Amino acid sequence: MRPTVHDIAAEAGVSLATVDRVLNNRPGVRTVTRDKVERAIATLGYIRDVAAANLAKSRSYPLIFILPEGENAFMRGLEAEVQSAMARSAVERTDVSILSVPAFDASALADALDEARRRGPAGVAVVAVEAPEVVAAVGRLREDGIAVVTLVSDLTGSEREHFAGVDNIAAGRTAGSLMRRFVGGRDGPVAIVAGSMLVRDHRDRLEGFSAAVNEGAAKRQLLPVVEGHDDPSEVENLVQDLLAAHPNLTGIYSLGAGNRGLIAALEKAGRQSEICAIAHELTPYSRAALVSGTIDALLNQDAGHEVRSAIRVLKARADGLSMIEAQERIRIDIFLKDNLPVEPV
Amino acid sequence: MRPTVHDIAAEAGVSLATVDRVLNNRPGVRTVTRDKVERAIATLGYIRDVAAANLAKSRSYPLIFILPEGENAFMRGLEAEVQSAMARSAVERTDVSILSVPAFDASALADALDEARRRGPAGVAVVAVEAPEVVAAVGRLREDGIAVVTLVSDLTGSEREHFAGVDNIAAGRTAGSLMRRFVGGRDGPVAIVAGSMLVRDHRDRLEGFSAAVNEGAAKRQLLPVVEGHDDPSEVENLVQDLLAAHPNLTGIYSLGAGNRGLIAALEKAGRQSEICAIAHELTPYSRAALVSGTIDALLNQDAGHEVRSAIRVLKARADGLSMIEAQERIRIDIFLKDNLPVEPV
DNA sequence: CTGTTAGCGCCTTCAT
DNA sequence: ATGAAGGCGCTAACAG
Repeated sequence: MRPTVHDIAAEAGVSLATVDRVLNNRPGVRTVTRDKVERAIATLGYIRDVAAANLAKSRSYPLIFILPEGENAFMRGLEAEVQSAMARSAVERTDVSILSVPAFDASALADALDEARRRGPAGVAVVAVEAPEVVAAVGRLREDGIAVVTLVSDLTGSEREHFAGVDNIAAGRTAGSLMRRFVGGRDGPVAIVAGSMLVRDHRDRLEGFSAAVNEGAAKRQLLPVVEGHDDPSEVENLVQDLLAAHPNLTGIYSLGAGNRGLIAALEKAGRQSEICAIAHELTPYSRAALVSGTIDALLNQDAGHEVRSAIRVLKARADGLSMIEAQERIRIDIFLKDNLPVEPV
Repeated sequence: MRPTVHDIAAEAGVSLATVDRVLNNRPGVRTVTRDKVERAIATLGYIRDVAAANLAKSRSYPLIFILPEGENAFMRGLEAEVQSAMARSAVERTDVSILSVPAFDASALADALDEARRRGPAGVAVVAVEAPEVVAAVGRLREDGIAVVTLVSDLTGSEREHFAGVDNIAAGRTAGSLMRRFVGGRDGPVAIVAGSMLVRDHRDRLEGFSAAVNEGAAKRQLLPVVEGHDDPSEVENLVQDLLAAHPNLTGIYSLGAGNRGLIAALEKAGRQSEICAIAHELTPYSRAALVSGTIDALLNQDAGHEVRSAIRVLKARADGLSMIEAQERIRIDIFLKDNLPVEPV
């Protein structure tokens, strides 16, 4: 039987309440007493039963997730993950709500952050747009002692406690490395389609890709980046133009969303097998395109992991506890059609 | 405040004990009473607090892991994961122990299973070797009501409740697909090094690889499989011979362990950059080789996930509960040097 | 068949 | 500064 608070109390010759005070280092204990208790804890090798502690506390954590609206399939998947976290809220003692904001709109996002602040939650998770007003709004939340984590896209220079997302420079590098090997000896330029250079994750991916795709010998021509604002029809038009302008195009890297447009343009032009397409995020559309061969490789961040990680970190920070950095690191998954996980994703 | 057993008792006009009986569908409740309680549960939208239930039960789960001994780095990593599960045993109410057996030795494994049975645990996780005596020993465990899951390598025809490992046919296919694209237009055969055809996972990987590497047009020559028994020096000798015999070798697929030998042979021959090497499992050795470029891609199964999944399933089965199949599916991770997760793995 | 009572390990008033 | 007692939500004897 592992030792309990009773055992420590007995060993140290004090009451349960004192043991509890020491355990949660609350004030009102003389140093000598504290030492006695700590010695007892050490000799008995006590480990606190977190479940029992939570039961006794019956504490709950009001958390707000701020997500971009629109038909971006990845973001909708992310929202679904937040929703299933809401379903678990009973057992996780958390009280999660969602605030939707227009995509790529810094001032709307800043307003939403202020609205979240008004509601006084224990923590806020936000898909950031990089802008000074957003940084400032995050600062106000932190002043009120509200924990903040950025989700998917980070916010440079802000006071956020943690970033729950992937290393996007590495993700871009991975895409570049795959592109280089997949196109092999074939000639012709490679195109890059981004969402917006306003968000950190897209800028980082571009940087990584550009560096890795031309590592080693061959210098392949990279076409100037075009921005499709994660909108399928805008992306479709852009890709259509690219295809028309470059009959010898060998590859397309789509580093943002709106992949439905990419897929449609490639298939309408009938050039899906000659062009190596690499994109991000596993959605029903991109999955189908990977299976059919229109897309050759997909990089993914596990939205479920990101949401769960954000919640863990937010809860820990709300309690003033620290987190295990390495454990919360989100992986960059590579999917080919052969190692596609089972549906639904 | 979410409803508790007290609320149900009040709503249904019965005592706590009766509510508990219904909740855990224990016998000794009239159908009418049971109905009343179930109606109350439904109308109040009751969700049981598992943590509190576990606390009250103060149940613990004795679990035995049977692992192959030897210097196979992946298996040692797996053992380390089991050990860190032992460290968590306090909080998870589990009591994990390890039984070591010689690798690829069916009769030793059968003996170990019988030994495990003698100890009467709630469940057993085993890295299987496929042989009738092993199947029989698993059958005996199941007869005693002991839950069994296979780990990493499955056991066809056995009564195991679950396989905690990857789809190895898909893993082989993934390797084949990468090999095909990475070697591109270059000529020359591809070699395959296995551990042993006695274990299911190696046979499955071979099957998947053979099918995928020659999908589409080009028919690349596959050399006959050689078996290195997951032993670094044996593997090194085999690869050395392969390199000598085939000056135009373009690729090597190592589908088992002993990759230290593969790496040494390639580097001693100075042919690491001209030959595309794809291997399995991220270990300190294979990681270094991926970074240096000797290995081009690594497929991995997350040993930590496998161990945690095995424990979850074993606990659930010991309680006669079901598991969510999809949730326990282990992914096939692809690592290039660009998306390598942070150390230590 | 059903109810009463006493915990599980911890935290939290309220006294002292 | 310390202790006693009650309760978190659930389960498990033991009585009726």
